[in-house]
Amino acid sequence: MAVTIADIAKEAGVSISTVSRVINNTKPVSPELKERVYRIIEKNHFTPNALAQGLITKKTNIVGVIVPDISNAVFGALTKGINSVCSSKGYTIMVCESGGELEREMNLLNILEDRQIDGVLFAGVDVNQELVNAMQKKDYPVVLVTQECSVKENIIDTVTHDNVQALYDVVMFLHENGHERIAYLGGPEYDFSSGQKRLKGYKKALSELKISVPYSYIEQVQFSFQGGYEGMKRIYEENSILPTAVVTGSDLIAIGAVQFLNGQGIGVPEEISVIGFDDLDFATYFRPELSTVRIPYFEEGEIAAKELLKYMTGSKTKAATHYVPHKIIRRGTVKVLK
Amino acid sequence: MAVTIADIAKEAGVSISTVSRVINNTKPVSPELKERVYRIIEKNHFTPNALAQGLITKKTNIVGVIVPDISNAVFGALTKGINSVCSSKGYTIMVCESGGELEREMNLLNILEDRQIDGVLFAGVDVNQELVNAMQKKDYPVVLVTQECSVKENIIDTVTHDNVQALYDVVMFLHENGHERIAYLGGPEYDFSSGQKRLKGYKKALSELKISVPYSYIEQVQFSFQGGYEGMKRIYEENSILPTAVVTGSDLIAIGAVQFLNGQGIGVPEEISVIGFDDLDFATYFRPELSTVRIPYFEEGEIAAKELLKYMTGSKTKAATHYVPHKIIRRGTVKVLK
DNA sequence: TTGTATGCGTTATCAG
DNA sequence: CTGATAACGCATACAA
Repeated sequence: MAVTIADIAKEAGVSISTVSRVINNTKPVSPELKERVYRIIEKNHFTPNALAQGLITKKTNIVGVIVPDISNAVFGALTKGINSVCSSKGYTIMVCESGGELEREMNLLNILEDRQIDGVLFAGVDVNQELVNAMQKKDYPVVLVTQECSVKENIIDTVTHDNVQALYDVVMFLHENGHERIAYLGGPEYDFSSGQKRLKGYKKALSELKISVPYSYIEQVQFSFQGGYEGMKRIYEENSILPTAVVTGSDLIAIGAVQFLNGQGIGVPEEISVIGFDDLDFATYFRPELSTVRIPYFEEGEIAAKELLKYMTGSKTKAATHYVPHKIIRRGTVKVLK
Repeated sequence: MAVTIADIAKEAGVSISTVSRVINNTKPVSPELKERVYRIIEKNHFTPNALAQGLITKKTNIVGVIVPDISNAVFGALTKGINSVCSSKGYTIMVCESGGELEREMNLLNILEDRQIDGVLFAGVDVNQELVNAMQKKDYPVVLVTQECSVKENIIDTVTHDNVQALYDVVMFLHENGHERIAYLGGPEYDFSSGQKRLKGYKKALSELKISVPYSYIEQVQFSFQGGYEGMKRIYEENSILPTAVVTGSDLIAIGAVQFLNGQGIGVPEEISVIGFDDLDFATYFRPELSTVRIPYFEEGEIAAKELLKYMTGSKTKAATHYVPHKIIRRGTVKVLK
């Protein structure tokens, strides 16, 4: 029963085209008519039906956002950044949760297509060939956030952080602080960017430093407190010579590890140093405060959204990978050795 | 250039009405035709344009979600719960961030109306008369989550937790544990449910217990670590006789308070007990583990979404306020006195 | 500068 | 059971 453009036209005694023109001021309309139409519009609180507009303009001003977990702090910050730029440009976001499952990701890609959204920001876990194929078939642009494509570079535009370099830097940082026996407690193997790539950075650094560690110094667990706790437990139980430092794949993993160590009466950082990843808020609430590498997720979301907008407006066409800078934050859980 | 229902009809040699019928199986279609149409649909990967469908059916299968802060853990859990039931029922959520500002809330309500969404879940800060009026004018149903209407009860359907009772219970809990000098360090006055109501519960309990406290035992701050830290500082500085326990408006406030106290060399819970609110994940990561009152936000979101769906399907019409149960969780920051 | 007519992709009404 | 055809609410090419 909402008022339509036709109602306005009739009441103002003009044609619907004229009303349409004053709404979008797409073509010149005489001041008097414009004035009259505006008044009627105000009076009736008329606003155009976005569905009808979208049907004809092929533009909905909606961008889809696909994340593995809505309630995860990392994706919360990311989504906030995305929404920040989207809403300021007149776009509304449609947030979807994939659980990190390929099937649901594919399904969401289709649902968003049916809804005629203008573009999607995709935070996946492993952007494989199947996903890439699907994305390329869609008639909306997609930019990957947080996660790179695992099959080929620069096929799909990407905004993320350099996971390899970040872990490389962390290991170097620890080494500069006198650590030699450095263990790795990171995310799962199936997670391409946050699992595999970080591990790669760790290995790369050790190799350059000509440090070799036993297999039992490397644990790949879930990105959770529990994962960190249990992974640290395994490292503890399987090594007679413990590491002096542990690099982790997330702050959650890190505090899980610290908690396990403390439970064994092992002091952090007195006996073992631990360093996180992400720099979530609670990293500073924790005691001792967690040393970590900060990833600016909010900014990453902003940049990715801006990038997507460029594609949507057609001002950009060729894909590239954009890295936002990370930064090592020294706080209380890393000790200077020697 | 997407394939339309007309393309399918032509290729299958039937009318578009028939195609529409097999898609929605709204009317009987002969098995052979149905089969033929299905094949063509599969072959062309046809899926109906949701915009066109919505334009005529007046149903978009989209529900709007308005929250003050997307990256806040409380709203993260809430949104996850909402999405959980929405997505399982074929709805997609459109998440909007209001910053808790009235003007943006009003604006979002309008934007969502233009988009013809089917209903909205609203998490506000103060649902006042202006907001209520606006909501009632909309042609979609809205249910309040997390926050009650501040002007009149049962005007708008609400799913929340009993903030008055929760704080009442917390004070009683502390009293049963021997505490008499109980301070309040809660959220801001302008926040109706989480600020005012919680304070009300605190006062109600003290009054029943016939305990009177100085004004300086009551601090209303932002729902943040910083707010808690500074509020605790004021309580500390303005009282020569310190409280033995502090009830707070959120876990974040609570740990901010603990952090301040620790900085002053005051042990928690040895000298002062502190109890949080919400029960976020990090409450158990913190040391000592934070005692708190658990609010099941995820479930709250689920229930609110289900409630909204009832309205959308017309199976419910009259508003009510639904409370999800809270629960006091004893952990490390509350000491048994006497 | 203004109005008319057509179409966007579906569903729904009404005949057959 | 099937098929024209009229909406849905708006934008736009084409006329005037």
